[in-house]
Amino acid sequence: MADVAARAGVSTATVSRVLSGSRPVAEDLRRLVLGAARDLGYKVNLVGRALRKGRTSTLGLLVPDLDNPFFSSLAQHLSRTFDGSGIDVLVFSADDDLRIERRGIESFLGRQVDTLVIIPCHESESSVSVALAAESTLTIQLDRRVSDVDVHFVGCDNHEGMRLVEGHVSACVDQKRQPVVYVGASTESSSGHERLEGFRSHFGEHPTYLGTFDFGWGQDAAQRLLADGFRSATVVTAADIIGLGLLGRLQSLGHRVPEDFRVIGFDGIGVARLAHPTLTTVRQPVEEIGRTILNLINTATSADRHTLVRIAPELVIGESSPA
Amino acid sequence: MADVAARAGVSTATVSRVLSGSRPVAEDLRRLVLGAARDLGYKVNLVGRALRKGRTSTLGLLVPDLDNPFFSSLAQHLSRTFDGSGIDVLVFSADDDLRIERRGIESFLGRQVDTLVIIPCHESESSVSVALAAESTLTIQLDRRVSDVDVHFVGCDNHEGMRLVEGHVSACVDQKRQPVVYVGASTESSSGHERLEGFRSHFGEHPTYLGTFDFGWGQDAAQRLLADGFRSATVVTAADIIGLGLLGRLQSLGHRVPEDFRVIGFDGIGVARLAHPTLTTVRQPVEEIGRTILNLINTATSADRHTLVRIAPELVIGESSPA
DNA sequence: TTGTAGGCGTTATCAC
DNA sequence: GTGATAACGCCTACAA
Repeated sequence: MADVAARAGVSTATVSRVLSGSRPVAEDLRRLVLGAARDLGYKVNLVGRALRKGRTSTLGLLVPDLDNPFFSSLAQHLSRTFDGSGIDVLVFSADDDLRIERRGIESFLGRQVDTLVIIPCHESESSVSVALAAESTLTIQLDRRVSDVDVHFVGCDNHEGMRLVEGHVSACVDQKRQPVVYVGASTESSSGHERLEGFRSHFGEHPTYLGTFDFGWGQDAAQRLLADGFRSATVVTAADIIGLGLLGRLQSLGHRVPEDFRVIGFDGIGVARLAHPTLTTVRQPVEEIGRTILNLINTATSADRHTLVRIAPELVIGESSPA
Repeated sequence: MADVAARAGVSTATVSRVLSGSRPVAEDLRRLVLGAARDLGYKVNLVGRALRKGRTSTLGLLVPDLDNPFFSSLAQHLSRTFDGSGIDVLVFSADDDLRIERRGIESFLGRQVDTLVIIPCHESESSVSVALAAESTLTIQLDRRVSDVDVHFVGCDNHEGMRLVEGHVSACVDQKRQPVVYVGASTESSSGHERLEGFRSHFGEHPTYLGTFDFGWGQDAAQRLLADGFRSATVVTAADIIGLGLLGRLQSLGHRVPEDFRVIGFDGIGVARLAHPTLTTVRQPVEEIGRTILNLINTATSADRHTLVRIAPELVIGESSPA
């Protein structure tokens, strides 16, 4: 900066004012500074700025796994939402590992991000890390909530999602012929938890299979259903990725979807439209989630950390469980 | 840091040495410092450290689009590779927009990342930005190369990939009954470019359809093929995501895969195994790509920026074009 | 082994 | 409107 100032024949203060636009500068000096900066290939050092200002205009997004299409699409939409806001979105993947999740949080905090958005790996084990983050910066939980900690949360109304599924099923399915079964994920994350409870509260008692949030579990679950004697059913799943695994395995084994088995997903990831047949699913409104977070940042104070926003999902009818 | 020093009754220099491990400190003082830091909830400020050291122990990864499963899996694998290396991987999405790509580069440079890994949006238009980056920090192009700029590159050997496809086709396909057709992407990116050339050099003259690297283009291409009178073919595509769109549309319209149409993809994304039938594809070895970049960082000097690493892909046989 | 002190690049405050 | 200067938090000569 000193070089630019020297070349333009002004003080570093003026250079700073021109480049950061913090105060008005006479037009002729402005041009001089800009010219000198260009000639010297000068680029502002954001580290110096951050140290001085104590802020970084950065949002850190910590996701459990970028290979999970729902999380990566959330990351993509959040980035898009913040484009033009003057805030950069930086993404860090925890690789589904509590240790790395912790490291990611410390890294973001150390870098002085203004906002930390976390999709926690684990409903209870991530609590300490989330609480730690909330102590030093504006922290928002996304999609999943840890238990026993009072930190902002933005996510889908899973209970409502299951109500939509129930409405669809009771309107379109002959439950005598295709009885309802739930294939979910164990309750390590709040979304797994809440979707199971939502299912139970709307559907009552039905067979329930619990595994993990991934494709392989969907495949396994298909085998379990068949082993348990099912030759037709309406399978409500806790996530598209599970539903897709299930769908593929059922078809490989010669069963027809939706004629024999209906499959219903949750999340509305892009690949749900990509399956054959396309997946009927409960779509989370990722755009609105992004907007809500942007809003929260502009209004939230560190005093109130208990904002809890539930966004209503919508049912998307596909071929795997038609109307 | 001064507070910690005061509480431990030592100088800030000692605190620094303990917390950064840069120099040995007597065990008793060490404990004292650590205790004081814990009591005060002190966390090292990485911004201050970065300003002083001029390095940040950070790798910035700039991807065109996190919604593209190949890019997000690359991001995931790179993160995993760097776990334990002492380097944090931070991801920024350019949303397929040259303007945002440029902003991402300036942001990473301003933050003084030690390494910048870029998957450029565009083969020619991204050149200026990539060159800019390479001027101020170690820059590595990933998967796609811009033209006319001499910057490190790590990516797949697309020519070899097409050779593998040709080997499979000539061994397993009756080309009289299922003639070869290419469905690719226009040459805005080097991978689109190179795969098309690879196809031509191994297969010779065949009908060629060019669009974009997405699912929708695959669907459109299916319609084009049918409109052009094809009722059976071996469709070689430039990317899994195109192949999957094509596969789905063909099936929706009542055509059988692989009996009528064979479909072959490229990339080896996770969802290729998720399709029904599963996709035969050329898998890029993402783990090895990650390791290569880690290696490059440890060996490369800013003097030689022309390293060019091509990693051999492997053919994965799926049901869409069986052996 | 430990302490002192200067400076990394920037901006805000205070004078002019 | 502009210039001089202190301070943000840290690390590392250098001195002890």
